[in-house]
Amino acid sequence: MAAATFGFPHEHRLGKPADFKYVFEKAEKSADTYLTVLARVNDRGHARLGLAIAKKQIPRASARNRIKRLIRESFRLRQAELGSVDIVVLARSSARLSDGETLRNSLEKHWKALIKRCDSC
RNA sequence: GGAGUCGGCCGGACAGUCGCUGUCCGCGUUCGCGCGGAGGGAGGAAAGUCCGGGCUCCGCAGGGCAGGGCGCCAGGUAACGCCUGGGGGGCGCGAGUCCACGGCAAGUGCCACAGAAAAUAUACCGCCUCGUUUUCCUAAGGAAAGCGCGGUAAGGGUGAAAUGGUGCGGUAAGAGCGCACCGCGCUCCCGGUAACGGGAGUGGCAGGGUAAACCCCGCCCGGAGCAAGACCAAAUAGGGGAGCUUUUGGGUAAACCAAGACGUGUGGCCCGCACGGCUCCCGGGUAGGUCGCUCGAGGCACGCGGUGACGCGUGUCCCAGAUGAAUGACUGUUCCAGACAGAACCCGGCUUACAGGCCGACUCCUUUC
RNA sequence: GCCGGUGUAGCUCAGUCGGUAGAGCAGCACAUUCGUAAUGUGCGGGUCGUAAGUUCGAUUCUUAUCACCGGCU
Repeated sequence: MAAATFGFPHEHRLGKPADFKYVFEKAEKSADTYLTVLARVNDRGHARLGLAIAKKQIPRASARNRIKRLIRESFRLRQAELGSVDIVVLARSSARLSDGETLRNSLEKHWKALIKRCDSC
């Protein structure tokens, strides 16, 4: 059961353009200077994650990979608490210069805020 | 010991926990996949996309034109604008290093300003012979100044660049006018596969620069690119074909024409209005998916040939194939505290970025033996 | 990933057989007006994206590099 709680298989990702469109249409939003996090309730019984790290905001490929890994890792550890929602994380240009510790703290904040709001609605 | 040159290599290590993605084996399976185990999982530049190939589709008898590229010689290579060796020139005491290094004595163009003149030459100042006028000195004669016909390329001045350089002779003054040496052209001989080098003779010298100006000569090049291309293929609309249901009239014929019935929608219902054969198959094709997709001009070791790039032979190994896109996170130990940076069809190069470290060869200087 | 284009004054742009770079707007000063705007006259402002090379000489030619923009799903 532990593996199922912390794992990150393919069904837990947003793959198709339609999935992203679904979230962008009507989403709960939480943002700071590093990241913008969008969330919308789904009917799948688990959380799903989509990443939108723009080349325009983060020009270097190695930096984009680093940010995506940090977000996936944080999501993997917290997904059980998030419930049944689709999430899209967008990077902003200041994320390029920030270190891992800063981004992890930022993500923790966003998860908590979204859990609260999705429960209430 | 110090300073330096060249070549090659590395790009944190180890352990534990939680995750991601291919491959192989075993078991289960609702054939979608799931579980367990083993083993693999970014780079020297993966980058820039600047060259060259493979591969795929399109075009194509052959050749030429146009356009583009390359440019000392020889070799290597699948090919190259790359590499190796050699030649010539520049820089450095040296090890070495740098060079788009064919042709302007085929043609055309350009060379601002300055300068007399910027390229068939030419005479501004100057120098000199001769003629002539004036003035001066004691006559013959000479001197100075002006003007004129000429000679001259030594000197001045301009410029980035001025028609071989230096010296001696020579001359009215000068000049390859003559001579010596250097440079240049031509001829011959020798060495070298060649670029080129060396030597001898000969010509008095013909060539300003610019071809990353047009151009000439030699060689090379068809175009597009894995978002290439191939295959499977839902829903909806439309296309083609077959079969079938149905009232009346026209008609050889029930799908050719007209009217009606019937069905659907609107509406509480009727009239009315609008729309409409039904079923199956076929091909194109969108979403989506599969293949292309990694065994290759491959790595490593040894031997042989070659100065070398490289080639040949034998043995051995399988070493990323993702698709919102996989290598990470946390903890601990340790050291010199980790730079530049992330594969996307694949190779060979070039160029650019880069913390720090290791190895080898060689040069110069100083000191000691 | 692939293909193509552009960098010149504060802004928008010109600039060809290589010879010391311009226009409009903006800015400043003066004139005009009681004052402002408009108008007129004058002035300043450029490492020609960066670095090498070719040339006597480069915005222009060549190479490398940096930045920005666009197209292809």
